[in-house]
Amino acid sequence: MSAVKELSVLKNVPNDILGDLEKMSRLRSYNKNQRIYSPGREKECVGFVLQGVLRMQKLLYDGREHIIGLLAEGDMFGQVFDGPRTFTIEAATNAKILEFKREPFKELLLRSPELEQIVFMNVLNELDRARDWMILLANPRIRGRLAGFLLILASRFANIDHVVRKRREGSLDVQIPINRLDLAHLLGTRRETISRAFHALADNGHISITRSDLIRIHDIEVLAEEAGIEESGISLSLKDLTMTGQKSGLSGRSALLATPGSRGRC
Amino acid sequence: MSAVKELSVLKNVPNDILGDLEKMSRLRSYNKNQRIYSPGREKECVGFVLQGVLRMQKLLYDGREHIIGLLAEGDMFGQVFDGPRTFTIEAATNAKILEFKREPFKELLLRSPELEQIVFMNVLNELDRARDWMILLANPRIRGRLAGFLLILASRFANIDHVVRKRREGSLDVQIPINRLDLAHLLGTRRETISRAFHALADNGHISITRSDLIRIHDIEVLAEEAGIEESGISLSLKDLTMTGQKSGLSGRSALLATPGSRGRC
DNA sequence: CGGCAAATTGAAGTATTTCAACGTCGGTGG
DNA sequence: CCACCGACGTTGAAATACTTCAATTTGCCG
Repeated sequence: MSAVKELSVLKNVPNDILGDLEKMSRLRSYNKNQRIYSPGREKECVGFVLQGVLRMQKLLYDGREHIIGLLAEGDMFGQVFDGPRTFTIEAATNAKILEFKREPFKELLLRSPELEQIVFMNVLNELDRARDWMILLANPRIRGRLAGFLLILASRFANIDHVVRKRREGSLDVQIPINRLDLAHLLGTRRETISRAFHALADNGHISITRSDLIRIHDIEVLAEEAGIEESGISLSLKDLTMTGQKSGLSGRSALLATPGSRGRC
Repeated sequence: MSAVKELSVLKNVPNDILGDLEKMSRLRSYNKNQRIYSPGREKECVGFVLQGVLRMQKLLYDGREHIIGLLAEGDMFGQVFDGPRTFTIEAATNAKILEFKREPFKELLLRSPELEQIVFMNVLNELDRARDWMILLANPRIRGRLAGFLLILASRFANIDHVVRKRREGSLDVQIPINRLDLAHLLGTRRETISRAFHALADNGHISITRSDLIRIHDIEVLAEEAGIEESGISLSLKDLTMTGQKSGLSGRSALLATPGSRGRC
């Protein structure tokens, strides 16, 4: 099967467009920690993740980079429209990417509303996720933030790239795709505190640390409580996790939040 | 002048489309703390802020609401596409809104690529801002987060709705549009800590507290340092602030971040 | 095995949370 | 008009959590 057709996010795109996409696509493989994309004038392009996990980082004033998100199978990255959105993309694990040059891709967008909608949906998803991060980061306790991070990882990356493996009795193995220092930056704290938080969760019996980057979650509900997300909200989308069938790449939504009661006027 | 034409974000939309927009628009005024939008099946609509500041809040599992952003003149809100993006919009100050019913608005989108692009750009902007919040929230010290918050307020809301007033000698008066409790949630801490952080900044001479919701920033550069944003990054966009001409609503970008050096391969 | 990077642990100093109390402002009803 | 109330902001003090600096361990690779 062609690389373009492997991408389930593109399944609604008409065949002629898919053909054009196919022709202009380049399949690339990256090793862990290789840089995939830097903001720069030359060689602008967009890409879809086929396999692996990428980290998206913002370049700060002083040259440091700050992780602001993770990308997985089906996610899109790169600048379709102009604007100073300045971040780096790097492979957090070995990864396969489908790349397109920006300009011809943009032209295709004009010809295919389906493709355009996929791009749009991708941005909306990113926005949702960024807001989930915000709420996670607003947790005043680091242990809570870490618990929330594990839950996001577990729910969003379920059945993707072996990040999450389900086990018999409702426990989950989660592969942490970034190191402690990056995780510390992401969660707004220090290496040492992250380390202590992991071990505190382990001492409470909520998780076990098989290896520094391999965590077993014993009870999702309990961990959700630790994260300040008592029952109702997350449990639904997480029960999917511990039980059976999975969702596809685009649909792994908003783990931290409940569905609302409604009473709008507008 | 018609309400639709007042909106400078719509200036690139062709006249016939503007006319249609005009016909389906409703101008509404809201008082401070009035609810503008709740997620709900009935009466879905989209809106543009004409005047005032709105707060956007996510409804959490337990009924609490968590602020995840502020909207001002030119910003759009509401769901153009489906999806469980569940938040509430409330007036943080008295506000004027231009409202459209969702379905007819969507149809217009299909007819006008210009309008569509405006909507898209709005989402991209929101995404950028959400990421700025993430970086702000990743500051391990509350005082730093508060300083960052004040800077975001100052840069993004410059010359909008009297949120920011410039004074002679490079100092700024900023009107805080949310109360301490909401600000505490937004910054991931408690009322008391926010209060202490304000007074700590005042004791350092970085700000003065004219009234609990009226802050004078004495030196933006110094405050930026406090926020962990030393010089280069923010100072450019902030110098605009303390000096002369202003940018329009859509362009107030990424205050926290620098322009990158580039070296991408892609 | 040596060397390096990442993770962990300890201990002291600081910052934040928590609980409790108090002050202030604006509105409401007597 | 004034007393009272409730919402909001502020302050204090003790308990807790986090940061910081320093040292040690672990795992990996040549």
